[in-house]
Amino acid sequence: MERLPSYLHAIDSLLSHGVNVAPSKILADRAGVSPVQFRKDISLLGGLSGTRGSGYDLAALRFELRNALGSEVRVRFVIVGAGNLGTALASSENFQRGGLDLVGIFDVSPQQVGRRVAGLEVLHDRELGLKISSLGVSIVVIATPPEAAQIVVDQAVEAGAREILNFSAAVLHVPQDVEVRSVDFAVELQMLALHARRV
Amino acid sequence: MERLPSYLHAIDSLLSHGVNVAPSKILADRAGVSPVQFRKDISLLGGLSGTRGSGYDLAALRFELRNALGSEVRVRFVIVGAGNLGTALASSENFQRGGLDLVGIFDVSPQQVGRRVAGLEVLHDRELGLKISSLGVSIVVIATPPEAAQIVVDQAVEAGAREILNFSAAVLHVPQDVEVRSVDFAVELQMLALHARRV
DNA sequence: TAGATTGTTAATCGATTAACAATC
DNA sequence: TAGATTGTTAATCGATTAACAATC
Repeated sequence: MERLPSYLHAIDSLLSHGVNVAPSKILADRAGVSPVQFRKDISLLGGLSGTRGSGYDLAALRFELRNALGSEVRVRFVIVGAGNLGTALASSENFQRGGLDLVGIFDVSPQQVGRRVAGLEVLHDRELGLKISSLGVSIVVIATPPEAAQIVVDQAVEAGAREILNFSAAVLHVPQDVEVRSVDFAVELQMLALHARRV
Repeated sequence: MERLPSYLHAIDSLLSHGVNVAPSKILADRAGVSPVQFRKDISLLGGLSGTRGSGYDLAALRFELRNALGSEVRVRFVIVGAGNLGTALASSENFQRGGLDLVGIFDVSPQQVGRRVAGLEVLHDRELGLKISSLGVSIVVIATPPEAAQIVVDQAVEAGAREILNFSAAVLHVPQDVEVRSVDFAVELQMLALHARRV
C-alpha cells in the first residue's frame, strides 16, 4: 500500500514521456521494487489492467491507482513548527499530486508568526485547535522541538486531528484511534552507521 | 535493531532522573513499543542484564546497547544540500549521541556556498568526492532537489561512500554493496491520507 | 513463600519470493 | 506458433505475539 504512490509517480513520469504501455519490469525499476512485487501489488488491487505479453496500459493503471488511493477526496493537513524543517516540508510541493492540501503553518516564536511560507501566513500555535476543528483538518505534521511535540499533539487530537506525522525525536502517546508515523533523523542515521561499522 | 537507539534514549532519560533500575514495562513505554518486544530484543543481544522480579540495571543495559550499536567507533557523514532541509538536519544535533560526526555540508548555489551551518562552512558540490575519499566518509545524506539526487549519489559512491540517506523524492540506483534508506515526505503523508479517507 | 518480572519456546501473522500456469 | 509477460499458488522468510516456565 505504501508503494502505491511511487507506482503512480513512475506512471506519470512515463506518460509524460509519451509512453502508453509498459511492462512490470520497467515500472518496477522506476519505483525501486522487483517486477514480481509490482505485479503482486497491482493484482491485489482487483481491477486488472495488464496485458500478458505486452505489459500495462498506463492510463488504465493510473486510474486504478488513483482510485485505490482515493485521490479524488482531498485531505487537509497543517504543519506545526515553521523553522527550517517546517519550511522545507511546506515548500516541498510534491505532496500536491495525491489530493493533499496544506492549509496552515504554526509556530510559537514571534519571529516566525506573520512570516509567509509557501503562500501561507504563519499563525501562532494558540490558533491551532480552532483551525483544526473549523477546517476539518485531520493530519498534523510535527516539525517542532521534541519538548513541544507531545503538547502540540494533545491539542491537535483534542481538536479532532486523527493522523500525526512526527518529525521530532519525541515518542508520542495518542489514543487508540489516532495513527502516528514517525521519522527520526538520528535513528535513520544510526541504522546506516551500524551498516558502516559492520563492514 | 532499529529500535535500539530509542531504547538507549529511554535509558539515558531515566538515568538522568536518578533511576537506576527499571522494568521492561517502563522502558518499553518510553520507547514506544510493547514490553514483550523490548525483552525479546534485549535478550537477542546476548549479554543479559535483567533481573527477574525487579527489572533491568540501567547502567549495565546501557553498556550492552552501546556495545551492540558499536557506538565507540565514530562514523563520519556529510550532508548534500544546504537549503532549509539540509540546514534543519545539520542543526538537529541529536545524532551526536551515537558516535556520529557531521564533517561536511555541500551545495551548488553561490548563495549557500561559504555560509556557515552548524559550525561548518558550506562547500561547493564539486569538492564532495575529494572530501569523502580524504576523510573516509561513509554516509551521505541527500537533501537536494530530486533532479540532482542521482548525480550526487553517483559521485559519492564513486568516491567511496557506502550508505545513503535519501530525503529527496527520487528513487536512487546504487551498486549492490551500497545501502540506501529513503524518507519521502509525500509518501508518508499519503499513507496518513489513506487512513484519513478510510474513516 | 508470594508477587513481580524476565527469558524462551512455540504459534501466529504478514509480507516477500519462487515457480509456473495462463494467455496475449 | 513462439516469445514475452501477466496473474496466482505455494513456499519461504522474518518479525511479532502469546503463553508460560524460570527465578529473583
